[in-house]
Amino acid sequence: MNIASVIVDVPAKQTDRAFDYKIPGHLAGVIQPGMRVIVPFGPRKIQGFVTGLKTESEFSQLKSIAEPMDLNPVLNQELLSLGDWLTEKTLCYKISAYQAMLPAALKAKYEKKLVLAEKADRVALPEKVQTLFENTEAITWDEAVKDGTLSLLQKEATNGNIDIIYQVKERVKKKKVKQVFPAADRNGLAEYIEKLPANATKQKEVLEYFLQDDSPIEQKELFSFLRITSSTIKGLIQKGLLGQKEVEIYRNPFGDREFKRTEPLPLTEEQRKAIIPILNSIEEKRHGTFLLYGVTGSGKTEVYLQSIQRVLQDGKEAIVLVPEISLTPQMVNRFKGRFGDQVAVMHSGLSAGEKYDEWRKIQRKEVKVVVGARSAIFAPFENLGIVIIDEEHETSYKQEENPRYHARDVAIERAGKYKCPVVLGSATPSLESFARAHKGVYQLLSLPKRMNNQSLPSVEIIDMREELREGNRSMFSRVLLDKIKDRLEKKEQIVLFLNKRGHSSFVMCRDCGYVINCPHCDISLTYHRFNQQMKCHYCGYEASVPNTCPECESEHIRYFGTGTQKVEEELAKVLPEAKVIRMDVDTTSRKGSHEKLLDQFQEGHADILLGTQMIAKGLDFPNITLVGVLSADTMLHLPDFRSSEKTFQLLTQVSGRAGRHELEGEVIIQTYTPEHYSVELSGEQDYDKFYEREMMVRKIHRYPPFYYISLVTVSHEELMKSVSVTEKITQYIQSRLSAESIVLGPVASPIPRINNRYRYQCLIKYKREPELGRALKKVLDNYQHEIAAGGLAISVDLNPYILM
DNA sequence: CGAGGCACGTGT
DNA sequence: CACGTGCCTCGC
Repeated sequence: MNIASVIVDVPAKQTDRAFDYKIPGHLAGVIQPGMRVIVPFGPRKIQGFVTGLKTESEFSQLKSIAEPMDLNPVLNQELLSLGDWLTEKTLCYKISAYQAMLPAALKAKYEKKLVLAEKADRVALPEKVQTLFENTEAITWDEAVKDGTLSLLQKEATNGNIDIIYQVKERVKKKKVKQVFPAADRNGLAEYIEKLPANATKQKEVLEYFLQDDSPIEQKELFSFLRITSSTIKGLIQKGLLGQKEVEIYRNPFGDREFKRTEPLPLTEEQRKAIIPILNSIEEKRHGTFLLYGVTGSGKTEVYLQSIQRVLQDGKEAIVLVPEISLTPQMVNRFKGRFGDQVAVMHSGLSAGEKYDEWRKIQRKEVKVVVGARSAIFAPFENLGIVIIDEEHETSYKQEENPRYHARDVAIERAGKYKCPVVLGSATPSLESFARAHKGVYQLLSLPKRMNNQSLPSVEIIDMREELREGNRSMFSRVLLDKIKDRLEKKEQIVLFLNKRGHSSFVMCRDCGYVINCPHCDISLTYHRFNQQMKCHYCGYEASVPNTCPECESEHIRYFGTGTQKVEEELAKVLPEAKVIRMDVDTTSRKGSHEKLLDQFQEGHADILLGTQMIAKGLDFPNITLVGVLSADTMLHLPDFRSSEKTFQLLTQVSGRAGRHELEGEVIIQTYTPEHYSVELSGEQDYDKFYEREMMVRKIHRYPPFYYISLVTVSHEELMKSVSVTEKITQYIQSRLSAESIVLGPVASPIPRINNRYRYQCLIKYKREPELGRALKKVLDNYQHEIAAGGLAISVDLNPYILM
């Protein structure tokens, strides 16, 4: 086994296969599959993943592995083969698959440097080069480019006087602290204290401290505790009384926050019925996928917790996926509260270093449970006992860049190997999952009632057209405003929901109707009050609002569409006495601000919580008795076959925020399309009826779950090029598929231009096409050249969630 | 992806 | 015929 197969860190078609390397003698036995290594590749050195070991290679002139990057493999055998599976299912490169499974901190960084060659004769070099290397061993390539000496240096490089070296660097270092400990025993210390000169008070204090407690202590801590500096320690170290060592520590994103320990709650009869099949599956070591369908507040989390408990009893591990966890601190609390420090948390709010540390806790088997967002599905457990996906219908489980995987699919694949259950939980399951549950592919478990038999909040739908007709032009209907006032008086809390951040969604001239668009993208600019600028949410273009219409020079420029910022201003005008907390991407971007705002609200420092999507999930405050949805239609008219589903889910979820405890809850939904079934049925909170209606629509239009869909998006700077390439792709795909499949295209993408690139699409609807993957791969291969050159971009998404 | 090779073109 | 520019191919 002196040869290693290595997947190199070059995302390209030609390198998407294993390269063989010799394992040098001194690394024999060290190199194992799943390790990262540094290998020479062409003229440079790059990172690679060892995928296997062997004794022979077809290739005769093997190079040697330069050095290992890990002491232990970062990918176990199961994850390595999961990488193969991912590659096949999403048509991505192997290297992309591996990288997606690891924290970003493990992705290599490269640096190119210039150093004087050993044989170089310093004095014979051009003066300029001599001065460059006067005070330094090496200069980076970037530096050389910047001060324009590159061509000169390159010449010397060809002469052999300068070497170009390639370095692979780690992104994040393990965090270490210096610790101090006594090097002598108690008697030795005591003896020495006697001998110290009388004025050495500080040294004496230190030794006396260690006499009390001889365990190692962090140097910094000792400094502040005894009010000393490093010089005191230094003296004692020199005398051989103290020792110093570096210890690896974990960054702790949760600081010293304490989690109140909780005990398993007694289950209701319904919960018991739901959990039994899951427990059976765990005990019988049988893989199965369960759909836990339960209204908000029906106690799904307790079912998760007790299932995990059962898994831990067997010494196995659990993965819990939650949508963007930083958004649901309450959820983290529940898991940490039940399982304490056996829990690792992985979410986007953590820094790269913190994520890496959490990941290492899993790798070193220091935790048994991981709670995290999408990518936590790749947690390097080796004895997985259960996977739980909460809010199963959330679209954030689908990655929208390569590899375009869905965490649900990965979960089922992994659980299949470990013969353990997957539990999908939701109050409003995705149609796909619910349909599968009906077909018996998943096992349906229902929790139809709220705990403590609380009634669901009453929902009232307000037709905003009616309001307008009767002269109310404000964004609050009279009913909503009255109820807000009522709650303010009663000192109860209110949640207002609007699915749009910023101030206004577009800027329009009232005289000629001209809407100001982004010059690079075919999309309107959004007005941001903060700096009086209009911004493109796709390419980042910014411009100030013009004084006159660029089209007709009229001065009647107005802002249309309402965002959270504008609502906040309006609230201040109408209800100046109300204290409002606004929560959206803009107010929660700073680390920890999300939690801080929620805490403030919970502690009653505000009457109204106003926010976007992010307040729809997980909030569970007893004092909320009124939820207002300011505009239910914002999502409804998006060009997406799932827009009804998303609207229904969102409205139902938001409604669930009201009246979860003793106080009764009320929900007001304002809309311009009260007759739409997704609005109407969310008012009745009738998922089953919605499911039936929506399934009919999907069937007629041949969308999932009746058909699978795949989407090819082509983009190029030239419109005609995009169209013609898409045309060819469409024809080719059509020719490879059966007559039952539908290939639509070329059609312009719903956003036909982003960043000056024209975007065209080909949409494929099919029931069974085993050849489709191969055909799409062929397409990518065929255009590989033009893609690599950067002119053309083709994205292939098998089962897309966003059709834009 | 990034480098070196090489087929051209330009200027001497 | 030397050298620069852009495309192509190769990498174990």
